[in-house]
Amino acid sequence: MAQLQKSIDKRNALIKATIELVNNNGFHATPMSKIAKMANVSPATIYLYFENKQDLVNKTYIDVKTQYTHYAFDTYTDTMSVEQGFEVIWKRIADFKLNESENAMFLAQCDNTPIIDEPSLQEGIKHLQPLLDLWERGKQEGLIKDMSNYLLYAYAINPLSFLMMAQKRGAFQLDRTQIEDAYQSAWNSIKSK
Amino acid sequence: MAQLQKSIDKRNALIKATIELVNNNGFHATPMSKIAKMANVSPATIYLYFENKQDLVNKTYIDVKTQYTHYAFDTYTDTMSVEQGFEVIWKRIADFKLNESENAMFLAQCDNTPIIDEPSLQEGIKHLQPLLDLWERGKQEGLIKDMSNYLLYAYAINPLSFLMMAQKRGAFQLDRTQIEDAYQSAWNSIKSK
DNA sequence: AAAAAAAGAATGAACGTTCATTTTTATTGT
DNA sequence: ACAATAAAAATGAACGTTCATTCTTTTTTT
Repeated sequence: MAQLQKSIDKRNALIKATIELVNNNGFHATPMSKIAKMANVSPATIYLYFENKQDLVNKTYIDVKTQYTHYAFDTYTDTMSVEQGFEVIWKRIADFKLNESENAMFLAQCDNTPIIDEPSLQEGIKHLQPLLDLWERGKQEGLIKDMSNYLLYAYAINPLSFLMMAQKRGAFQLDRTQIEDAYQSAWNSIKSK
Repeated sequence: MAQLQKSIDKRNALIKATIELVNNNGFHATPMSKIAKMANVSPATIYLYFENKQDLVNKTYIDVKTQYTHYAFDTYTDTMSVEQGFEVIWKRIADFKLNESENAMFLAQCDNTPIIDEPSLQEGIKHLQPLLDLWERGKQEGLIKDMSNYLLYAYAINPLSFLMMAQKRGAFQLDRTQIEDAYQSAWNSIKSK
């Protein structure tokens, strides 16, 4: 028990270090030695927890993606109305992107570069299913535009990634009013007239 | 003249090779030797055209960003109405992202990772000025919502990046109808009611 | 023939990974 | 409860490879 606990701590430390270093330097410029140093571990120890560097970053990706979707769907239940469900999920996603921006930035980098291998990407996509289900229900009820889920996502959810990025760069600051504006924009772009 | 011409061809070949290899493998997994091979050039020759690897990727970024904005603003003049101007620009951007997807993907990767250094990123941002000017005009005329340009961009332009990515992955296909839908979404999210 | 451009081989540094060893933890016999 | 011993976890140094960059030589251009 104590021994297992210790192992999990070390694994978490390695994943945390990976996120921080990859965010700041990119995958190509983060040597295993630096990850080890930041996690207070010997380089060789990494290989007790992960097969190799690729495996480490794949597992980190899935870990963070899981956190993300748990966070997003935490307050949602499928007994909610479509409109309420969407609002709840959207605002949780906004929260995550703005409060857990280290994690969110890591995901953005993974989703826009070839550092994660295809199977791990697929694995990550599965976790968004509840949102897609909600949209299907909304379409059946005639509340949500009958268009591809990709278009819905592009217009309702993806803008948050851009805003997070801009905020991270210090380009501007998202306050409560702007979040509310953005939410209205999101809902307007998916609801049927 | 012939000599200069030859040099420009070689430079272009190097930039083209960089785009293709970085798209497929990421910056960290594209050695200079492979770039040289794909451009039919010796590794040493790269250093006649660029200071080092970082300089090569910075210059490539600025090159592609310049192409992008020239393409976007090609049919736009500031004598157009705000609405028409926006439509023209938006549709050119959509065209670029869908037809020149190699270039667009390279930009997406650069904008979501730390591979490009800050001065070069700043340099790239400048080129979007005409769109920001158009929005300012639209706000003064009361046609466009009075909100941060970042929010306008997030909801009107950025979704195209996501759609391009999805299309590139083969996840779905953007046809004329969907482009038109997307454009309406974009305009609705920025026009004042 | 001089200068510029290009090439290929060479170099040194950095990296991912492994190996031999030590340290820590768990198990057993008394 | 405690040594003795086995197993597991962790380490630092070392290895082989790869890579960006440079050096020397050859080719092309002026």
